[in-house]
Amino acid sequence: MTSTQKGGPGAPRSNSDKPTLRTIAEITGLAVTTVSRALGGAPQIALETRQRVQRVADEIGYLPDRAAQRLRTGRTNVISLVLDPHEEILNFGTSIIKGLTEALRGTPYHLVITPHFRNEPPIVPVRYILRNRMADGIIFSRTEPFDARVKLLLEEDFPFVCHGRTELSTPHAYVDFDNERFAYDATKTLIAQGRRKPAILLPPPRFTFQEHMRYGFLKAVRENGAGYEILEGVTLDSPSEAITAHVAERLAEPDPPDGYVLGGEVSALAVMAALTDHGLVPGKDAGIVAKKTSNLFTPIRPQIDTIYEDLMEAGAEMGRLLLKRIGGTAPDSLQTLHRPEAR
Amino acid sequence: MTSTQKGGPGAPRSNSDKPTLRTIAEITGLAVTTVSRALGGAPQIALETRQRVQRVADEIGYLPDRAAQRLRTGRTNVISLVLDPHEEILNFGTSIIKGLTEALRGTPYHLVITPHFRNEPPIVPVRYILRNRMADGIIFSRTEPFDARVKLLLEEDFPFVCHGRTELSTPHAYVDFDNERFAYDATKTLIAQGRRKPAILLPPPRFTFQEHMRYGFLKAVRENGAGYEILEGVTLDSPSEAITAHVAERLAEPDPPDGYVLGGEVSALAVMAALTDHGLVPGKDAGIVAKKTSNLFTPIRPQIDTIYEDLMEAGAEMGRLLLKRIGGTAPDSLQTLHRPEAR
DNA sequence: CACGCCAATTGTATCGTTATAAATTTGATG
DNA sequence: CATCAAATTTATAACGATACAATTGGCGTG
Repeated sequence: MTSTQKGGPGAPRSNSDKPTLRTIAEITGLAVTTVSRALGGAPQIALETRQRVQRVADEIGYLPDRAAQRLRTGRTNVISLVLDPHEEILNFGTSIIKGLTEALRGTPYHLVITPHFRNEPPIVPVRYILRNRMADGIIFSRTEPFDARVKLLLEEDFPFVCHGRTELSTPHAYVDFDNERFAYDATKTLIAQGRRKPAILLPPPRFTFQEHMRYGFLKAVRENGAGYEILEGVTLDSPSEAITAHVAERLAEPDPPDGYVLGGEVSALAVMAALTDHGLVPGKDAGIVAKKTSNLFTPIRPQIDTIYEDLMEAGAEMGRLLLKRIGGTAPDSLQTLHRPEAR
Repeated sequence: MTSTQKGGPGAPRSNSDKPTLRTIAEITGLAVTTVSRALGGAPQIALETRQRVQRVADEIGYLPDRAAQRLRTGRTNVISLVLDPHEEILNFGTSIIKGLTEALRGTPYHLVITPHFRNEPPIVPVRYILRNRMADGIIFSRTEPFDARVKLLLEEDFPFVCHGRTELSTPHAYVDFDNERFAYDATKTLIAQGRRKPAILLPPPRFTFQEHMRYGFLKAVRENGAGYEILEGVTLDSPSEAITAHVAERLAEPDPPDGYVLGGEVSALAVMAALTDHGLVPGKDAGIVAKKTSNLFTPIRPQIDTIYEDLMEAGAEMGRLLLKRIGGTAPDSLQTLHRPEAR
């Protein structure tokens, strides 16, 4: 047998006593239209009526049917977070989701996770959302300098906020972390510790912030006439085994770096593992300054220098900006750049 | 000015050329009803008609309007994952989401994240979903022996799958990890290493798996006549600082444990930090067997013994079971217990 | 007191889909 | 060729909300 269902065969849904505008209309003796407008706060409805309707609505626990609203108005009351489930960024998704749900709290917006899969380009889920108006706004990350998603969304004039900037001339909403400053500060810290040859592990070159990181790093080493090295063959996206192996190899060669600027927790642990395996003590025999995006490092020994990026706040800010964008605010006033703070 | 909008003032949505059943009906010369039923694969529609309609639908890229379907049928095509955004479980959410999106891939179901907030009981979002039929099925975790959410959902005969079991007599769908076996195996491993006094850090007592863990642990120590200790005052949910501090305190007292069974990555790191700070080498001076739910441990030094719980697979399985449950399969055949595997 | 005007409320149609019942066509049979 | 059943298609109504046009009632003014 199938599971038991309530309601007769003719009833499309089991919850037959769910209050609707009609319910309120019958109770108050008003027309459905009036009730709708009263709840919408239309000024043409008498104040007293508005209050009475609102009171009844609260009493019977009325909540508008989202499907009906969406069908009629075309607004979905949905924010879509396009997330790569294969993304190895450890807690990026979790933090962003935390922040987003906080920003969406108290609004009618729901958060829908739209995945994109490894073998398809990141524009695919965006196209899907646009074509079928699955959301009122989109949030995504891993932005590229000439990001195809940004171009498409700008063309369609569809609200979105991305994590990271582009090099496109049309302004758009974004929330970004000042990775140039991060890399600069981190490198400076290493140099101040007396490190003579800092190295940096960069993100994959297709991302905008790769150039930011590189620039900040190079600026710092040049200002101080220090030696430097950019780790090649691996990126921040590489699995930690690959990073560990690569650094281990490098340590066996002559003149290895004595400091590392690392843009993520996993990569920092991976480099620390290589150092440890080679008999070196991180923070002593080689300096490490890592970007910290969670409390993961707290119990890590030896403790290392970190610079904090608040991803939860980034998610919350993206949510707030997106709501404003949906409300019609111009994109060029919806751009946030978070400064790194030492921790 | 507000953002530019396409479509005339009377058009409720900007995308005026979006294909609907009506579009297909006009192209094929059939009635809207016929098109609907043809696409639904109704056997009363001639096979040739069905194929022709399907072909046209594919050509013009028709996709049904979810809002309209939902309004008419009462089915939302939404699966709701109730997630505590304040949960300190590091990558629990991410892994479950990964698995869920994989299971939902190719189905009409979307994944909606419904948060619950720190100051409200976990049943609140479930009530909200039920009352407004916001989803066709619910997934949640952190199950308790007499879980109020489970009771409510069973009463309402609403499809759900939870992560963890209950002690309720009515059968319900669940996916769980055999934590008793985990604790037993982990403790056995410690004893086999020659540890004489294993300790365990348990989850908060309100969760079902606390008892499972305790039981497995006690069974192993009793079978071997070993000493034991259950860490008190902290739980797996405690912040890592608290765990580190607590273990550090204990290490300063006489006769501390020489082995630890730890149900999560963060707690394992926290204990390792306390050992390190006390001049002990984890894995040498004190044994550690931890539950591994990510690749986070790979670069951790010294390497420690782990037992793997595949949370992504758990998420995928929950997705599959929930789809079956929605399809009408009886709950008692939708129960999965994952065995730990050594890694 | 007829008129117009404003405020407040109401009726009607519609969004896109589907369940139900009704209508049409087709084919077989006496 | 009339008749009936089966196969196939169609018309209608509804899900719940809202935009728009239309209506009602009250009241001041000439």
